[in-house]
Amino acid sequence: MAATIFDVAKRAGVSIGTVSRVVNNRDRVHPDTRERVLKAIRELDYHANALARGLASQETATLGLVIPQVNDPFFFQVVRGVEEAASAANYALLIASQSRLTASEHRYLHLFRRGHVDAMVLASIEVHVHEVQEIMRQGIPIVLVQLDIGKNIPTFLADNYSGGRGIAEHLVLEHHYRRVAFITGTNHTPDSRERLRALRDVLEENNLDLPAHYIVQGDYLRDSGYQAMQQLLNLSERPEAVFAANDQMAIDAMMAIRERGLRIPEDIAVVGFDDIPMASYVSPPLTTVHQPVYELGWHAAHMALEIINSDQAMIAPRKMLLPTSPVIRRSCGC
Amino acid sequence: MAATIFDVAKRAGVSIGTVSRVVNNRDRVHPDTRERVLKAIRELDYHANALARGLASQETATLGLVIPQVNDPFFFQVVRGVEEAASAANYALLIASQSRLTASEHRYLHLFRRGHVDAMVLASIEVHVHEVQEIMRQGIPIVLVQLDIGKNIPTFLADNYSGGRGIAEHLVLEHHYRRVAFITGTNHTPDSRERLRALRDVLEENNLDLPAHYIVQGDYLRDSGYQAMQQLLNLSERPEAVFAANDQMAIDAMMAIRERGLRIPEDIAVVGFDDIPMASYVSPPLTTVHQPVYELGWHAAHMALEIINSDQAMIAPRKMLLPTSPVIRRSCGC
DNA sequence: TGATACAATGAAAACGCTTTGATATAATGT
DNA sequence: ACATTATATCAAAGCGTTTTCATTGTATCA
Repeated sequence: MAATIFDVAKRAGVSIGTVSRVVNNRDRVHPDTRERVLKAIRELDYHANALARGLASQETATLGLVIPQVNDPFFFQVVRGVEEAASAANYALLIASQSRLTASEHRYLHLFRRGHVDAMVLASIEVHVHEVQEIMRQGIPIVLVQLDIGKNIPTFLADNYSGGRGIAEHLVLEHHYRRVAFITGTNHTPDSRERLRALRDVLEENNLDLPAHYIVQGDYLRDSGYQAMQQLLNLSERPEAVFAANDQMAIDAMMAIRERGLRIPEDIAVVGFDDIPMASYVSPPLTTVHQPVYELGWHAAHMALEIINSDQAMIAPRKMLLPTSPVIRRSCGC
Repeated sequence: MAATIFDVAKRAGVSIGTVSRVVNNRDRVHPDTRERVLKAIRELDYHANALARGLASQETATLGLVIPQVNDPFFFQVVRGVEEAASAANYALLIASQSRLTASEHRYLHLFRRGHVDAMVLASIEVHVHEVQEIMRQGIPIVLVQLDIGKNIPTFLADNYSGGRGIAEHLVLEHHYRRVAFITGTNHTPDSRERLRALRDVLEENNLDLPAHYIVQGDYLRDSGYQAMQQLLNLSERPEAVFAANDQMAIDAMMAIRERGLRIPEDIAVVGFDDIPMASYVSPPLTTVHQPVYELGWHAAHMALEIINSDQAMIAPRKMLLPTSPVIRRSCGC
C-alpha cells in the first residue's frame, strides 16, 4: 500500500494539516518542521492521492479533451498542442473520442462532468449548443476548437477565409487562371464554405465567373477527391486550376489528373488546404494553406486554464481566428 | 452545484446506501424503491462524482497512457487503439506525453501513480526497468507497447524480424538483388536492429554479403534518409536496393536518388517499414511493411484491463508479437 | 404460534486529502 | 510585568462515494 498523509504525519511527528501545508506550500511552516516533513515524504516516497485531493479541494488539475473518432493525423496535432499546454501547467489530460456510435448520447460529456475535469476542450466534434451551455452552467469552462456554434463560447478557429483568399489570389492574380474549380468538403461544412466563399469573392473582384458546375461536392476523404476530379475532367471546358477544400482530396485529384495523361501544373494546377505532411512529398509538391493546428490546440488549452484560474469572469474575446498562411510549392504552377 | 447522492436520497425518501446500490446495480433493491430512486436521479440529472467514487472504491475506471513527445502520426494510431479499447470498457483515458525536458524525472509516472489510474500503457518511451517494476509493485499493472525491456512485463511488439525477413526475401528471392543496403534508425534501436538482422540473415542464407559501408546510420527522421542516401550514392559500387528502417527515411532517400537523376526502381529499388499513409502516395508508391499500430494499442489496453479484472494473477504470455505484413507496391521493382 | 430465515433498507465507518477555527507558544509593546 | 499580537501547529469538519454491519419487516417452517 502506498503511503498516506497520515503515515507521513506520524513519521514526522506532526499533524496531517501540517503535512498538507508543506506539500502545497500554503501558509507558513517552521523551517525545521518543513524539513522533517520533507524528509519523511522522501523516505516514504509519498505522493498525494489525486482523487482525495480533488475531492477535498474541488479541483482536479485535469483537463478534458474530446476529439472526433476519425483516423486523421490532423487531430493528433491538436492533441499535442493541448497536451503540451496542459502539462506545462501541471494539468493532466483526459481524452475521449466521439465515436460514431455514441455520438448521439455523448457519453464523454457525462464522463467528464462527473467531477473528473476542471475544464474541457471540444475539437471539431458534433455537439449541440444546449449541451455545451448546460455544462458551462454547471461551472465547467469549455473552449471550442474548429467548431463554431456561436453563442458566446470561447472558440479558436483557423482563419479559413483569409487563407482561402490568399491562395485564391495567388491563382488569379499571379498565375492569371480564369477558370478555377472548387471541390467541397463533407456536407459543405463551415470550413469548406468559408474557403469557397474566399475563392468566390476573389473571382468576383476580378470579374471572373464561378459557374455551378465548377463546384463539386467531396467529403474530405481520400476517394472523393478522385471522384470529384473525374467530374471536372469530363466537363467540356476543363478548369485551369482546381482548389480542393483539403489536401487529401487535392492529392487524390492529382492522381485522377495524371491518369488522364494530363500534366500538373501545366495542364491543370491544383491547390489544397491544411498543409498535411504528405503535401510536400507528392510530386509536384502541393501548394496549399497551412493550418495552425498545433497552435489551435495549445491556445485552446491555455485559455481553458486561464478561465479556470480567473474565476471564470469575463474572458474578453469570444472568438479567436488564428492565422493561416499560403504555402507556395509547385502544383500551382510556380 | 451538481446534485449529490444526498440530494437523490432525500428526494427519493431513502438512504444514500440505497441510492448507491441502485446506481451500481449491487445487492437487491425493491423494484418500487429502485423506480423511485431512478426517477429522482433523472429529475436531478444526477451523475456520481468520479473522484469520490474512485476514492471510496479504490478504482478509478481510468487508464493511463504515456507516449513520446514526438510529432509522429504513428503514435496517434496507438492512441486510437488504446482509446477505443478503453472506452469500450467504459474506462476513461488519461494521456501524458514524455517530453524531452521531463524525460529524466518522469513526471507522468508520479502523476499517474497518485491513484489516478488503474493501469498504465507505456508506448515507445524511454523508461527504466526499475521504475516500471516499482510501479507494478504498488499494484498498478503496466503494459508495454513497442518497448522491450524484458523482465516479465506484458509487452506488445510488432514482429519486426519476420516483417523484415518478408521484405528482404522479396528483394533477394523475387527480384534477385544482390547488393542491398540498409539505413538504420535512431541509435540503432531494437526495432531497427531487428529489421537489420532480418536482412542480414536473408542475405547470408543466400550467400550474399552485407558489407559495413552498406549499413548507414539514420535517425528515423526526415532529413536523415536523405543524408544517408547521399553516402550510399557516393559509393563506388552503388547498391541495387535500399532498405530503410522506416518509411520516412525511405521517402527521403527516394528524393536523394531522384536528384541524382537516377530512376526508382530501375536504377535503385527502395523499400521502407511502417506503411505510413504517405507511402502509397509517393511515386513510385513505396513498397514497405505494414505495422499493426492500431492493433498494438488496442491489444495493450485490452490486456491492461484484463489484468485489472483478473486480480493481476498470472496473465500467461509476457511478450506478444503482432504480425507485420509486407505491402508490395512499386518502388521495389514490382 | 413461536422460531427462523430472508429480503430490504438504514446508519455509519472508511477512502485520503484540504481547510477552517481554535489553541498554545513566542515575540512585541507599554 | 502584563496585555497584545504574530507565529506555528493541531483537531476536526467536510468533500461524495462505497461498503459493512445492524435493524426492521415479512415470509417460511416445524
